[in-house]
Amino acid sequence: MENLLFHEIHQKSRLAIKEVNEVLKEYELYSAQWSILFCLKQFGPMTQKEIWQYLNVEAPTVTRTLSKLEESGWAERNEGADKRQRIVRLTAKAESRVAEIEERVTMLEDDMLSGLNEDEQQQLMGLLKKIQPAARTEKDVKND
Amino acid sequence: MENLLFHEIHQKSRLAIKEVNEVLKEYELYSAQWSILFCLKQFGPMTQKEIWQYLNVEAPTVTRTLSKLEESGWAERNEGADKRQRIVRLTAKAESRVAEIEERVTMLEDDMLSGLNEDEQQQLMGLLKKIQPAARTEKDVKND
DNA sequence: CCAATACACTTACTTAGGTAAGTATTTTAA
DNA sequence: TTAAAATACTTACCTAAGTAAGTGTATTGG
Repeated sequence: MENLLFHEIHQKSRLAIKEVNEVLKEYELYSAQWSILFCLKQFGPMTQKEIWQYLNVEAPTVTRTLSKLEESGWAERNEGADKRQRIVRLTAKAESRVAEIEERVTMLEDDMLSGLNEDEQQQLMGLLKKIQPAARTEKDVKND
Repeated sequence: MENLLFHEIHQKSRLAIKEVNEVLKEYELYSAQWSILFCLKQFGPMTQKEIWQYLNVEAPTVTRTLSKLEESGWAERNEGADKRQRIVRLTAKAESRVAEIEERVTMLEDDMLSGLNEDEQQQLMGLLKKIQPAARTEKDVKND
């Protein structure tokens, strides 16, 4: 990728994940697992579809990550009224630890962003949001 | 990750890769493969270490991606004077196609950045560069 | 009513990247 | 001079995420 902007974005994305994993190691968690726990903490019990829509990933990604969270006792899945759905919730173990983890992760993120003041962080967010999917040609649309 | 900045960076990173892959599909290439071809185009033949240092990834990542580039006939590896090293270069096939691919990828990236003017792109780059690894405590350093 | 369609989730396979440990070569130091 | 340490790369195993296809349940239209 020759536009250095995308290169830089990619680097920082990998850096952030690496650093977050370093903090999460203590809890035997990984960044993608944490993103789901955080989601559940914010919104309460929800379906897998609601999770992958919020996180903007594909359904199989959530299926896989939830399997591990279930194995390790952080989340549980129960049948919904609609039997196709699985309602996901935090376990008691998770409920008791999530706040502490959140604090640790927030501190890390603040640290990584300590070179930017509040205004610059806002600016950065605003600029990132302006990056958009490529305009699609007639041909692309047909191939959908 | 609750600081939405990192969430956003992660999203845009994934978006860019997805879009680049869409363009590269036509050449039966993937984004990580392209990043190495681009590197070789810019700097000419180089060792694997030079590649992973430039791309800021780990050595095994380059080993793996080069194996595929070799299989598919885009790159070749030759023994160096230092027999531990492998000197990597573009094949004739690659030489003849890389310029065209670069043009296509650049057009895509310009498209994705069309919501930002030249100044804003500079700003965005500057702000991203201010994101840094977390400060490490005494204990962290000891554990290295 | 029930066949066709849509939907929620899963499975299988692929790229991408990280860590840890292994191999072969080169460099360094006693 | 040669044993120990460093270096370049590889292998094995893990997380993360995408696509395509499969399964079972719900909805809809004839």
